[in-house]
Formats: sequence, structure tokens, C-alpha cells
Amino acid sequence: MQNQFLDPAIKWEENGESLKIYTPKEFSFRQNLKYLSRSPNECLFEATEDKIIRALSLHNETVLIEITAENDTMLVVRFLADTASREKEAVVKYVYEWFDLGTDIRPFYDLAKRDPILHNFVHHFFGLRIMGIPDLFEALAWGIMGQQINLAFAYTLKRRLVEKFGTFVEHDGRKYWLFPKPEAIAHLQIKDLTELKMTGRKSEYLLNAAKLLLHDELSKEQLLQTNNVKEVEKILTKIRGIGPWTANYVLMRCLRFPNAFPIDDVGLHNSLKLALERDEKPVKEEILSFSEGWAEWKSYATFYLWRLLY
DNA sequence: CGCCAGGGTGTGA
DNA sequence: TCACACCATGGC
Repeated sequence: MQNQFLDPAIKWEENGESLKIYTPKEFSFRQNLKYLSRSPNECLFEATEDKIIRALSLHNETVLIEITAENDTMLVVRFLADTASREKEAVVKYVYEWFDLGTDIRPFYDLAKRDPILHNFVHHFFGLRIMGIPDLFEALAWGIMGQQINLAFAYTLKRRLVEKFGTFVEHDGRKYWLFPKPEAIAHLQIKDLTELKMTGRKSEYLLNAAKLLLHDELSKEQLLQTNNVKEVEKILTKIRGIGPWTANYVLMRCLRFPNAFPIDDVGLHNSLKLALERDEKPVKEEILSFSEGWAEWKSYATFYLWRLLY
């Protein structure tokens, strides 16, 4: 059941009320679930030991889906809360992109095997993918909110924003929240966001990002028109509040550039400190020299290194 | 209580 | 270009 609007590489089929999406050999649902379960304060989906439930906003409808895996050869998507979709292709596309199923990560594993740092642990996380943030506004907002604060507090800020300005689908007495659209944020006042305990600066950055997206002065499609990572980084860092870290974070988790590299990331520094069994975090010059060996797979190297922290 | 947190901007040399 | 102050709040 292929569709002309979907990447023909996506293999999927409709099976009764569920959708089945075939996964590559280098994919482990369990490994990705572990990543998704890292915060008890996550508000955009529910990840348990064997399934994920989340709401999705498509063009003309909102659905609530449950994702499970069968034999690690396919993902199975079911519609909950009576939200059977008419936009099945869009659901398949979202899930495919979220799990980064379109990337052949075998070259990364070949590279990691010979890497002095990566070879020690990458095999422990076999099948882990860079879990994405397909929505550009959500990715930018998450990046901005996460600047210079600990991750636990970042999750709290996200929850406050979502529960104040987002929408939800109810199922079994639980609310499944959707990240607010740019139009729900763009017209707010700074005060509306500082009330959530974001700093004044972050509030400005977030409002500005919402306005750019709302007015189509920035879009995922536009950013994906070039495949030059440095060029897109330049476009993003021209935006006030988006520096090298946020730009590369978005390049990695939303725009899916495999060679994006948030070198200023404190988590990455701590991961390397742990991986190298050092007492101090490595300095930037040293990290640069490590990353030379990661070539076109810096984002995957970073994501696997992060896994050492939890 | 003190240190640090998945940074970014603005300033001054 | 590069160091440095400042932002400002919470987790631990």
C-alpha cells in the first residue's frame, strides 16, 4: 500500500484497524523506548515498557495512536479514543521520521567499531535511533527552553507551556497533550511566558520563533532545500536566541543532518568525561579532534554518547 | 548553601 | 576574533 506522496522507501501496510511499518535490521524498539522513558516528566507521550501512546496533530485531524513492535521487524500503530485516521500516510510518515527509520546506520556502526571512544559502548545500544522532533516549532522551542538549565527543569518548563497553551485528547481518564502551534504562542505577551518561570530572554526568543514560523519567514521545507549543514546553521544562528548549540540541536533532531554537531553541549561533555574515565570534562579543542573520526556521523555519535548519562 | 545546568547576547579590547 | 559579565531559575 504505497502512496505517491510518501517516500517509496517506506514499507508499510494497512492491516485491519492497524498500520504496520517495516523496520530495518538495525532497529530496536526497546532501545528507543529506553531513551523515550528517560524523564518521568515528559508530557507529549506516554512510554511504557512495550508501547508508546501519543496524540498527533495532522493537517485535518487529531489522532491518538499506540505504537508497539512485532519481533523487531515492524512497528504496529493502532488508533485509540475513536480517532481512526483518514490521513494514514501522514501518520506513517510521522512515525517513520520520529524513529529515523530512513537512515541506514550501518556505516555509523562500521565507523564506531574502529573508533577509540565509541567502540567501547555503541554495541550496548544496538538499534538505537536518533529519536527526532519532526515538528520544527517544537524542536526550536525545546532547544530554546533547554538552554543553560538542567534537563529536569527543562521538562518542567515544557510541561507548563504545553498544559497552558496546548490542546489534548482524552482517553481512559488521561490527557494526551499536543505541543502548541506557533499561532497559539505568537500573539502572547512576554509576561505570559515569564509566568511559567522562563527567563525574559527565553520568552522573547520563543515568541520570536513562533512569529517567524507563523508568518512563514522560516519553515522546515525552506531549511531542507540545501543539504549543506553549515549553510543551514548560518541561517538558523542569524535568528536571535538561536546560537550554535540550538542550531545544531535542531539540525540533528528535526532536520536530520547526520553530521550536525552540538559541540557546546554540556551533556556531551559529561558523556565524554564518563567515556574517557576522566576527572575533568574535555576541552573544546580535544572534542574537535575526537569528532574528526566521526566524520559524517557526528549526530549519531553524540546521541549514543548521551545514552551513557542515563 | 553552593554549584551547576543539553547557551546566548552584548560589550569592550 | 575573543574573553567576560549577565541572564535568572531550579535540581541536587
